[in-house]
Amino acid sequence: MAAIVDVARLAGVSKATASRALSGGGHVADETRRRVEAAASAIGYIASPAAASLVTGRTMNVGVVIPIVNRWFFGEVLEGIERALLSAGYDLTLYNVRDDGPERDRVFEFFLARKRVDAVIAVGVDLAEHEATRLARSEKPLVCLGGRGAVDARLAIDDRAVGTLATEHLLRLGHTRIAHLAGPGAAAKPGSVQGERLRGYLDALGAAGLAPGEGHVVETDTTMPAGFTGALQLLGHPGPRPTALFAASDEMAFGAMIAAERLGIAVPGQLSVIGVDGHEYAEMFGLTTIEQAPGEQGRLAVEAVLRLLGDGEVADPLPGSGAPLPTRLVVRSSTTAPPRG
Amino acid sequence: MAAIVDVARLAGVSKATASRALSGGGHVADETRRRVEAAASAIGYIASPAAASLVTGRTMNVGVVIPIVNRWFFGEVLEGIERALLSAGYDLTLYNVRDDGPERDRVFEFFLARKRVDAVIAVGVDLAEHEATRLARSEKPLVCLGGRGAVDARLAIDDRAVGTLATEHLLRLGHTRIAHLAGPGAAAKPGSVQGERLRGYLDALGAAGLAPGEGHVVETDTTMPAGFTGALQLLGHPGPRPTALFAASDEMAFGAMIAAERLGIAVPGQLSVIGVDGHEYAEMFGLTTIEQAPGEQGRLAVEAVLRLLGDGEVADPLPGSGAPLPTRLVVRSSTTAPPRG
DNA sequence: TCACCGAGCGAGAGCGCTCCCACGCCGGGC
DNA sequence: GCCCGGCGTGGGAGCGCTCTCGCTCGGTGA
Repeated sequence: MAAIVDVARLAGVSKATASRALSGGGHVADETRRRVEAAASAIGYIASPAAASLVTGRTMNVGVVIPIVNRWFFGEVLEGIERALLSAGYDLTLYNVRDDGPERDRVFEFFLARKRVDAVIAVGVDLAEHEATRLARSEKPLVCLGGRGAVDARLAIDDRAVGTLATEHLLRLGHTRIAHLAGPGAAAKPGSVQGERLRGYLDALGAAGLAPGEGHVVETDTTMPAGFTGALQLLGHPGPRPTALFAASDEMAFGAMIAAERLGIAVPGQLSVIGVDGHEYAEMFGLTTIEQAPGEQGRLAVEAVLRLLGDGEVADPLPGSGAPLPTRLVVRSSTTAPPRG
Repeated sequence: MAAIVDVARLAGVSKATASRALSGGGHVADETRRRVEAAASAIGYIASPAAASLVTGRTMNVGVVIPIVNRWFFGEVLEGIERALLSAGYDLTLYNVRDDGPERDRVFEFFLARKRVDAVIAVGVDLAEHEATRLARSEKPLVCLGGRGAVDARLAIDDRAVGTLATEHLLRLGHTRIAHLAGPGAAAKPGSVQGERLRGYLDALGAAGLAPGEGHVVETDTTMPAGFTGALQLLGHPGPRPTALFAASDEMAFGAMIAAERLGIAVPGQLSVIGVDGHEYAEMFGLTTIEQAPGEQGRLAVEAVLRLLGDGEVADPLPGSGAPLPTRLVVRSSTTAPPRG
């Protein structure tokens, strides 16, 4: 295996100069640089990142902790992060941390604590006290996208505002019987993403002098089948049927639309449906939704990390102190005024 | 930062013994090992993987090249790989390689060539000649899951058999007008996944003395919206309408089922639909499908990699030489006999 | 004319670890 | 009683790189 000393010898310079020429730092004459580069490619020289990071203390590697890959939102975030890291010359090490358990502890205790990554991006993870502490002790920048727990920088949309915005859209159309397909933990975890969306929904209803009808708030997973089942339950509930439905995710909304179709309830004629996410399939379903841009969010998280690592050119105000991430209402054909009578 | 020499000093042993005690190799007295471990945790010692890999030459890191994360099949494979690698003590470095372009070259030339990973798993990637060469030259084990290009080990289902199996299921039910929603490149790339599925479909039809009707093979993306649009086109085609549809992926099949419902074509009454994948939403849709197990496939890929790295306990016959990965027909409510007349 | 500066380069230390080798010690076989 | 082997341990080399320090040398301002 060719080492940098071989390159140096071939180019007729010292190790130090070869290193400077190849890694770009320091003052090297153009002609020398060219000679070194030629020598390197001639003998197929490949730098050893291990040796470099041993001395620099930087791994050029960012760890990404994510609870699940296979959900549209998370996949999109992950792709956004990957793209941004790659173009900054960083590698992405993936830690797919599921629910609590020994495996989760293992990631935090063993993998992340090791000096394998320069920084950590946690996506939609509710960090436990000891997990945050553990990460803080390693003195690595930690950027969170959603989720909870005290950290250096947190990027998040305003989930309560999302709930309010969605509900207000339905109220403005004239609906008064508005149901909510809530995400998991909405009732139990008040500060969480799902809790805030529920809260925003209740706020908006309250401000209009309304309250959810009986059985009109159903809590379930944010998946399509869960939305399907949840909607069947919700729409099949005895008593006055809701004329509008706010689903906590687009996938749930898709499931609900299919459930409505199965029950012979026309969307939007008899039931308006609104979701959250801006899923790539929303257009096909004609779904009105509160759009967020997960890929872009991933990119912003990387930007924040790079800034904390001192890689950024500009020294902007610290991220996380800024405004919540943008969302916007996209109206399609799944929402309209309630049926008369 | 505490180094191993500090641990050694505190435990009253040499660096060498401390290293042996902590990394498990060699002969260390139980009592000594305990003392070293106690010392390590007392001063919060964290090993430096960079230093270790500098001397061992192993990074305990596997690169995963994947064209897209946000498609159910790929996400599932990725999660399977991650789980298996994690439990073997390996890290996963993600390279989300999209279509050709400078970025793709960059991954192969710059990232994968560097000595950052011990092995590479390529998922659903058609490796170009020079890419395969480049990887081979680095002398790292390379395991492919699907895709094309010459490599050490390839794991794949038999896609032609999948096409045949699906089509035969429909033939057995009595269908004769069977359409196919093919994946991208099915016609243009004969050896590819989509090409083989198309081929299997044509084989089965041919064996039954049939041929696809005009406009009954539509090629499009493997997504739900693409399946939706493709099915609208297919079912709206003038001339005799197909009574059955073989979609190259479950997501396409979902889109097709929704399209059929929109057109007022009953599934399975007037149109039987079969997909491929065993998508987690298939049950909700009642979709008959050729199931494969992407998560399990990911695990198998990791197993193959570990074997090639010499980590495996058993020296089984080389992977890739074995049979194709298993698939099985799961019949649900989306397929039935064709309507009479 | 001379001090000074900075660009260009070389020598060499040292990052933190593993592993090879050597050494002492103890138990068992001859 | 002696040798031998293997266990437990220590010493120290060296993995491949970057970075600091110091040198030289040409240009520049006083």
